[in-house]
Amino acid sequence: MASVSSQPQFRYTQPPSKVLHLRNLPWECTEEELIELGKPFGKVVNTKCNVGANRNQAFIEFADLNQAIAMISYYASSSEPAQVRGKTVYLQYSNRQEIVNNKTTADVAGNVLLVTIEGQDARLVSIDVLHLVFSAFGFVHKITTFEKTAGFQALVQFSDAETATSAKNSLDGRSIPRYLLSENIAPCTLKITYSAHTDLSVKFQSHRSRDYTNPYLPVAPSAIDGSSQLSLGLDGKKLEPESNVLLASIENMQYAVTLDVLHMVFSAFGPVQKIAMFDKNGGMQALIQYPDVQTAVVAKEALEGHCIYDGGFCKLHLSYSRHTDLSIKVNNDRSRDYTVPNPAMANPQPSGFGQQPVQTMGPAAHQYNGTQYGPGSGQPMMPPQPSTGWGSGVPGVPQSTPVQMTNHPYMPPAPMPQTTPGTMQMPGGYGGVPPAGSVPPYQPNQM
DNA sequence: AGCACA
Repeated sequence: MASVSSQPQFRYTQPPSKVLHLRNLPWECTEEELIELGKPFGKVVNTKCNVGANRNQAFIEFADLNQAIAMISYYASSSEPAQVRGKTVYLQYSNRQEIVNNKTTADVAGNVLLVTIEGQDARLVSIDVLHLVFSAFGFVHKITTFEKTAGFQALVQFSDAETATSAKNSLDGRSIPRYLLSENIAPCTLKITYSAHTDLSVKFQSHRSRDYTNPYLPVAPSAIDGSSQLSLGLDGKKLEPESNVLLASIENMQYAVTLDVLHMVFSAFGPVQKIAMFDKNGGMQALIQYPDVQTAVVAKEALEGHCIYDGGFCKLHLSYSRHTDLSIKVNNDRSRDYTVPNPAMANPQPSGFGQQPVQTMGPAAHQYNGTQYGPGSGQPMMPPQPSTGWGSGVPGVPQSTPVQMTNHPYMPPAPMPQTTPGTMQMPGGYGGVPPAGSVPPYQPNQM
């Protein structure tokens, strides 16, 4: 259907409109700056910034057509171009007569951020990395990711607009730190606006969406039954599909590793629901069940290859099990279901649900907190105001607030290890403190 | 450097 019209799509002279189209604006140009620019010529009644793919265009609308004409004619003959922050901006009449829908989203602060991940390999950025990045600013409630024409995007939900704003201010326009991505991934830049959402709906824990406030949310089948693209992580090395159940094999088991020891070690990352130990190939293996995949992921990343005791003893090797719910038939020294009250414990708590039958748990868990899982010596903690870390080179690994389940019945308020999923590299063992109550026959040397 | 929308 050939166009009868001889008019090209864009004419070099638009018919006058009280709406002006601005382009070549500096990043994050504000409404105030637009008003400032237009004020000498009349009353700016509306604006819209962050327009276009690069979000460097804007519209301003004058109360009166003559005011728009005045501005255009002024700059048409001015020797000084219109400028914002010293950057030349180009003006023309908009092909529309009024600005619609300003101030609905993107400009009004909210607790949910719309994040566009730009870059060649944006799709390879995992939800875990996003979680890590945004957790530096506060507890991340939920994340959803999706593909749109704008590219790979995510919605990141914080508890309040203030937290979201601090994340936005610090991260918008920045690149995901290189050390969070594998080397062969091209830089990924974050472009962030506010979303109009206030509470995301996450139906499943999956590689596309996570609800960190609800560890009992079912895991999407696609996340378990390794549909291939989902199961390969950023680094491309996670070939096995993630699971909430970890299979631990213990190498060089010079000392007894009991159920309680395992429980203690793995509880540092979240509530352990069930453990089953068994012998295999002359060694010992155990299945450890968490309520959710991401806790298992965190635990696996932090613990893989590390030793329960100093000196290379009882080295853990972890993989994801295909189980999602262990069937514990009897509670004994080889298997236990921590989700049901232990009748053997004459220790009825109000709401026996989730109580730890192991007495040493509470205090012992602390031994596995904090610096022992920290990324080695001298790594600076990321302060709550994260602006420092993102400015230059290599910031400290962002320390997330308790990664998950702050309100989980199993967990005391802040016993999460200060670990960062997927990125930590621990130099040695646990720092020489053996689990209480199972002291191996050697003197742990404190580092 | 060239027109928006959840």
